[in-house]
Amino acid sequence: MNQYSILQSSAPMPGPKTPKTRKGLATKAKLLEAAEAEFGERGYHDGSIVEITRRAGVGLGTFYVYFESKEAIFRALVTHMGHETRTFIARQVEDAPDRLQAERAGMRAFFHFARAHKNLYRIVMESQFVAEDSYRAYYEAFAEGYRRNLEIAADKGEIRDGDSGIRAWSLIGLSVFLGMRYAVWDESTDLEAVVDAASDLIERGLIVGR
Amino acid sequence: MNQYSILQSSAPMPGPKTPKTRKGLATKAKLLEAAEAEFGERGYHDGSIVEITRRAGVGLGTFYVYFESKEAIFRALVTHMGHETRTFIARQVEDAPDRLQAERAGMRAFFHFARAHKNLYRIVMESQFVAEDSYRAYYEAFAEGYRRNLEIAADKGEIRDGDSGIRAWSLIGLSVFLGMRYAVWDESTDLEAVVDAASDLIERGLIVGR
DNA sequence: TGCAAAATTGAATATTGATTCATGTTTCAA
DNA sequence: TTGAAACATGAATCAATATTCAATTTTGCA
Repeated sequence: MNQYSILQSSAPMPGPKTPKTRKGLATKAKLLEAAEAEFGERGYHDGSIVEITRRAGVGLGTFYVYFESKEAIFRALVTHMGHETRTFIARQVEDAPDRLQAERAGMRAFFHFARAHKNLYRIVMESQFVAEDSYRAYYEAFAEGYRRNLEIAADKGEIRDGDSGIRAWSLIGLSVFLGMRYAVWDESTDLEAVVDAASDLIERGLIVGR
Repeated sequence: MNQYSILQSSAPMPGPKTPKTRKGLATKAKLLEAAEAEFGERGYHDGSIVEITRRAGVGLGTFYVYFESKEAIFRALVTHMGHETRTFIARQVEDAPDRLQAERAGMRAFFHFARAHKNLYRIVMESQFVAEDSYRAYYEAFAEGYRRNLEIAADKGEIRDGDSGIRAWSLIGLSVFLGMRYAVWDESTDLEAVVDAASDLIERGLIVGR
């Protein structure tokens, strides 16, 4: 029962082969796990199927029992990460008392998730060039949820009015870049300090105001 | 006398061959221009040298007279774009009366540049996976300049105090994502509206304050 | 003008790795 | 227990293309 519960999904996935037996399930999960490591470390183009199967401890041919192609498994990984990330962040945010607290919690969660899952993080980034539609879907799902939350908060009067769509993309970009710079590139940065500084910026802005 | 004046650079570039004649200069420039189109349209891995030379109207072998490898010309493009972008933005920003105006002008300039140079924009993004050091250098140069400007503005009291490094990366990420979403993906968005909404956010923040 | 350096060329080389497939093994519902 | 469906396998195929190189042409200085 590992993280790759995508497998259970009853929807008749486009992928040609959904495992029917216990063993099949296990093998597919091993392949996904191996692919995550391989693509995360070597990137999509340098990553090889043979190496994925070697890591998974199965024969080369087995790969094509579960995935149509190299690109197919890569897409599966991106979709998977989308769910994982959103779920994780939502969980960390759920009992924040208001939107500003939620922003902090969400940003903190994202940074920690990114640092703990550098491979998945890289895979999502790279999907922009391997499977652009997956990439867009990933961020559009993110942005839409974010937008809705901002909208609600504005209605409640917890934050100022403003274009929620643009704000959502702004805040996503901000977190992605801070995550890349301080959570992924720089292993040792104190993430709490980054959260504080960034929160200060998005809460109060640059203006010297009162 | 086109944009590729990198060529003139007197520094004895690592690249093995610096053209010595008028014709050589022209050929190298044609190759860079062709590579920009090819990589921009097909991406690094699907882009091919043969196709670059075809676009440039030269023989295949000619490529290796001017560039060590496929990766070398790609790197040259990234470096080139770094200069172009920073120069362009600096020019648009230079006579802003204060930092907040400069932020607006810089963001506007970036969006328009991105929309007008989608190929270069894509190449920079992709460099993260092809030549990560070029990618980092690109953004670090950006961030450092930005940081310095914020620092100066804070000293002058034009903006509130705060961590300028983190702010710089935040604002870059914000612009990069807005640029991707509204300038590159969506051809028809009114960029001025995006600048206004985003500026409102970074100037005044989310807080309902007075 | 003459010639050494610079530039041009594309066929041949060399490597790499995704995908196929025919055959053998394992699982599990009846 | 059993046999049809699922799984597993890796050698062979097939395609793609980056890079080299030896021969030829052009450029520009003395």
